[in-house]
Amino acid sequence: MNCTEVTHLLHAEGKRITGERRVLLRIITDNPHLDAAEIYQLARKEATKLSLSTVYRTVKLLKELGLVQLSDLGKGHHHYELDLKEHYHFICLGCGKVVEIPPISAFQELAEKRGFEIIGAKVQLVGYCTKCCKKRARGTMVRFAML
Amino acid sequence: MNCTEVTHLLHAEGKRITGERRVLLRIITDNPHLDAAEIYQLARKEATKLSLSTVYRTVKLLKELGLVQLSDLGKGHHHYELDLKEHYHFICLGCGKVVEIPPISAFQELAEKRGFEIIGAKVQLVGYCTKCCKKRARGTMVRFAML
DNA sequence: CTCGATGCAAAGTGTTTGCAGTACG
DNA sequence: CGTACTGCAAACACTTTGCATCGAG
Repeated sequence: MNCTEVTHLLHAEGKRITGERRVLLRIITDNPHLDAAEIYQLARKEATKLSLSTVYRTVKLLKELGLVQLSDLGKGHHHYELDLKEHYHFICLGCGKVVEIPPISAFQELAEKRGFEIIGAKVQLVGYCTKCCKKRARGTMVRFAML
Repeated sequence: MNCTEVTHLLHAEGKRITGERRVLLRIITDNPHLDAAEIYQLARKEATKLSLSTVYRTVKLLKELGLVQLSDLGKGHHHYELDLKEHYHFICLGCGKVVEIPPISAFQELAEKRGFEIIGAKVQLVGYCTKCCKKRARGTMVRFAML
C-alpha cells in the first residue's frame, strides 16, 4: 500500500483530499513506525500551519478505514503502521532498536486447522541485537536470568 | 511464572511483600490480559482501600524487573502480561476476542543466522474467528477487500 | 454554494508524582 | 523502629472534541 493507493481509497470513500492530508499521507506511507508527535514534526516542515489535531484526526480516519494499525512497541505511546498485512519486528532490549525481519510461513496451516481467517500477522521478537549481545557478554551480570 | 515465584523474586529483590502486592500479584498472575483499570476493579473486591496509584506502581515495578510486559492489543490503552517469554495471540477483528494459539518454532534459526539473542516472542495474528467467518459469509460485503 | 476538513483551545483519558501517614521486615 | 510502601490529590502526557472558519468538490 503506497501513498497514491491510499489517496485513491480515501477519495473512493468520499473523503476530501486536502493539502494537509496529502502531506500526512505521504509521511505516513513513507515511514514505518512514527508516533503522532513525530508525524506532526515532519508535517510541519511542509505545512507550517498544520495542527496536531489534524494529525490525530487523519490517523483515526486511516485507522477506521483499516489502512493503518496502532502499535505499541514498548515505548509507552502509540505508533502507527500502514495497514496490517504483515509486520515482523525484532526489538532490542539493549538499545531499543527496531529491526524488520523476514516473514514466517507457518501461520496458514494453523488458520485452516482452526477455521480462522488470517488477515494480518504481527510478530515481535524481543531480545538483544548482535551489538548488544557482545556488549552484554563483556559487561556485568544482569539482574535475573530472564532479564 | 506463577504467583508464588513472582513473590519470591520480589522478595529476593529486597522488595516488601505487602497485603496490596499479594492481592495484585495473584490477580496479575491469574489473568493474562488485564489493563490497569481492570486490575484495580478486581483488586478492590479484596482490598477495599487499594488505590489506582498502587496498581500502576506495582505494574511498573514488575515491568522494571522484567516480570511483566506491556502490550497494546489494539484497544487504545495498555494491557499487562506476565513476563515476555511467549505470547501467541489471535485477535478477531469481528468480535474482538483474543485467543491463545500454540507457539511456532521457526524463530531460533533466524536468531542464530543473524547473531541475535531472542528472549521472548510476541505473535499477533489478526483476522476473523470461526464464528465471525460464518457471520461474514452470510452478511453484507465489507467496505474494501482488505477489511 | 455546501458540507466536510481545519486550527485553536478546552476537555477527556490514562498514567505519574509529591507528600504525609502506615506497616513490613 | 526505620524506611519502603500506600492513599490521596494534584500534575502530567497523550488524545479527543466544540466551535468558528475555510476550502474542496
